Amino acid sequence: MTQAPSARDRVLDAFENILITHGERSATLDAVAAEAGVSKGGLLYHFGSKDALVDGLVERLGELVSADIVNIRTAPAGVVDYFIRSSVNTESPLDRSIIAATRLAQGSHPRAQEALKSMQRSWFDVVSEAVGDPAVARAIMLVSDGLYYNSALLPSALAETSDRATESMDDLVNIIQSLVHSSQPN
Amino acid sequence: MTQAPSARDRVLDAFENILITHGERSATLDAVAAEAGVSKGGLLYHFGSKDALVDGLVERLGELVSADIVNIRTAPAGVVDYFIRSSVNTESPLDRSIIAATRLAQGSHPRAQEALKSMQRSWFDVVSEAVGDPAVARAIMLVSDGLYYNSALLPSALAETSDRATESMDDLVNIIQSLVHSSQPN
DNA sequence: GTCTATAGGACGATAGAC
DNA sequence: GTCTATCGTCCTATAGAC
Repeated sequence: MTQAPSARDRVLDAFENILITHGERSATLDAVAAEAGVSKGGLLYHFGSKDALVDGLVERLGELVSADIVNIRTAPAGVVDYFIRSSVNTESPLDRSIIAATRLAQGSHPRAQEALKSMQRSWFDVVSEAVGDPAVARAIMLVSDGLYYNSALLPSALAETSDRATESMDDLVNIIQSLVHSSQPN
Repeated sequence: MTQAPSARDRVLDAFENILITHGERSATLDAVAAEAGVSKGGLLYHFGSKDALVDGLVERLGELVSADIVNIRTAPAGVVDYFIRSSVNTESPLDRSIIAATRLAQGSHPRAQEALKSMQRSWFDVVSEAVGDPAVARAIMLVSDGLYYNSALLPSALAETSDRATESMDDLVNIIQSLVHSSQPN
């Protein structure tokens, strides 16, 4: 299952890597090819243009999101708990795809923007169904977006030691659970 | 007071404009000069390099944030109400500066990243003092970041008609106020 | 399937006229 | 204080060898 990745996958990984660590401006074909360990010509055999490279990344994001939706629905600790805790960047393949897509969405890449919006819609539907109240679901979505913004887009914005981080994550989940329970007093 | 803006200011406005609407990649010296209505040479008289242009934008952001902190502290409706409601992009000069700086922070512009972090710290201090509980203050910060993320970085992510928007903003403020009050039962 | 070489344009920055 | 002209570099993409 976990084979040595194909050249195509290595190129996509390299593209994500550079987008995440150095931003869209640095993600040139030269830089991606070098990071993937192929020549520029080799890269362009797999992805015929830079646009095709963006499409490849967006497509991969879609697949990872579909799998994630299943994980959220079936999480033992419950939808809200899992969803909030998974909203910080853990360098998982999904996190990496999301952050890379966000970098592209900051430029004018409509496909990346739409993929992220569609991801948000999927998440909102699951959370909304789980908590009942759409307004509370929206507040939860915003906290999740805030967590992503801080851990992924503004690295080390609210940096904490790792035990402080789990502690404050527990606090946050408790605060949100109190919100959910007060909105469904039955 | 509101004079015709100097060429320097027009260049900075143009730089912000392009960053916001088309992203970092499109914000070239040529494009900024054209948008500001000057030649590239004229632009480079005011800002000797592209780095100096970034510095100019970061500096302007700092000034606008300082003024905003005063507004938050003295808001008649209270710190939390004002802070949350001002977390959506209204195209104000401050909003525009923040969004432009965020675009730059996605690349590797340490100065833009630091300016945004320092802005967050200032906000957190004010909110934390107002609500008493740091954990609740953090949750409020995250909602605010989420609102910015949606209205500024993923335009029209949760698009709504304008009366639906004020209505759901009222809902959101109520939800957050209930959080604040349940944490200070005195 | 991957390489080298190169075309053709865009980029940041400098020089010098006005 | 603002312009035009230009240099050297970097970028995307193509052509053709292996």
